[in-house]
Amino acid sequence: MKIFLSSAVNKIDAKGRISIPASFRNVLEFQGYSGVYLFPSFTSSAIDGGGLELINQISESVERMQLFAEETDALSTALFADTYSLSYDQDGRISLPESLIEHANLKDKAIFVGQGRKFQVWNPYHFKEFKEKVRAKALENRNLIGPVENNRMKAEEID
Amino acid sequence: MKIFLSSAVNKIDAKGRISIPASFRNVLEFQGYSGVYLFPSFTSSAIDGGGLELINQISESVERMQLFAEETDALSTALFADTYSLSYDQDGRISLPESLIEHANLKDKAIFVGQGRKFQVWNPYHFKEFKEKVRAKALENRNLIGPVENNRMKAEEID
DNA sequence: TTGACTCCCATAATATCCCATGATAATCCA
DNA sequence: TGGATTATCATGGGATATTATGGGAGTCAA
Repeated sequence: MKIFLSSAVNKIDAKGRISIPASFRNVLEFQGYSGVYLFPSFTSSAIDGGGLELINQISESVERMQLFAEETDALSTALFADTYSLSYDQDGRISLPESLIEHANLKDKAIFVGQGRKFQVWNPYHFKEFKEKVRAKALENRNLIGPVENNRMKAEEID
Repeated sequence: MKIFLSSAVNKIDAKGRISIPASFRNVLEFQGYSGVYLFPSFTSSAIDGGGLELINQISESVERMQLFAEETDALSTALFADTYSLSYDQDGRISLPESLIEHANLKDKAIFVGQGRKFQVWNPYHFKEFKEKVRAKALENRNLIGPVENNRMKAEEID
C-alpha cells in the first residue's frame, strides 16, 4: 500500500538541506515524481506535503466546486501561491524555502509525519505537544474510525 | 481459514530481528503483501498488527474525510504517524522500530497473539498478567454476557 | 568575488540478503 | 505401524546494500 506512514526525525544540515525519509521517497516515486509538493498547513504551524496524487486531488476538488471565476482565482491563489515543488537530489535531500521554515518554526531538526495520502513536517518539539492532544481526541473518537472500533475479542481467543 | 489464529512466542535476536509466525505469514501473503502493518495499541501496552485488509479499512475511513479539516489532520496523525509498514525478509523476519518496542515493553521475547482479522504482539510476561485480569473480569461479568449470540466483549469492558 | 545552489564522493550506522544449523513436524514406505 | 527420510521453521552470523549526513568542488547569477 503506497501511503505515507510512520514518522522520522531528520537533521537540517549547515547548508540547509534535509533528507526526505526513504520510505516517503518510495511513495513519491511510485506516484511518478522524484520530488515533493510542500505548502504551509492551514491549521497548524507545520508544513503539509505530498506527491502528484495530492496536488491532483486538490486541483480536481477546486474544479469541481464550479465557482465564479474570481472565487476560483481566490481559492487557487490561497492554495497554490505558497506551494513549492521541490525535487530532491540523488541523496534524497531538499532545501526548504525560508517561508516554510518560518511557518513551521524549524531549527536544526524536523520530523516527517505520515498521514496517509499526505504528510507533515514539524518542529519535533511542537509536534510532541500536538500529538499528545491528538491522542486524547482519537481515543474519544475511536468508535468513528471503523476497524479499530471493532477491537473486540471473543472469550475463546483470550485463553 | 485465512484469519490470525493461535499464539507463538518468538525471540528478538541480537540484531533486533524477530520472526513472524509462519501461520501468520500465510494469512498476510494471502492478502497480497509479504509484510505487516504495526501500530501501538490504543488501549494496552501492546502492538496491533495486520495486513493489507486492516490498513485498507483504516485508510478508506480516512479518505472519506475532508482534506483540510483540523479533525482530519488529528485523526490521520493518530492513525498513521506511529504505523509502520514492515516487509519481512525471506526468512520471515522483521526488525521492530524502537518506538514500538518501547510502547510494548519488549525485551528479548515477544508473543504473537492471533485475534482474527488482526493480531497483537506483547511482552509475554505482560500478556500473561493481562490474560489473568481479563479472565477475572469475564467471570464477574458472565451474567452480562448472555446467550450465544451476544457472546462478545467490548474492549472497554476488558481494560 | 561572494553567496546560494548543485552535483559528487566519503563514511558510519543500520538494515537487508543469503547461507548454515538444529529442532520439530510431516511424509513416506516396507 | 514404526522407523527413517524430508520439509518446515526459528534462529545465528557473515557479507552486502541502503540510509542519513558531512563536506569538497563546480556552476551560476548578482
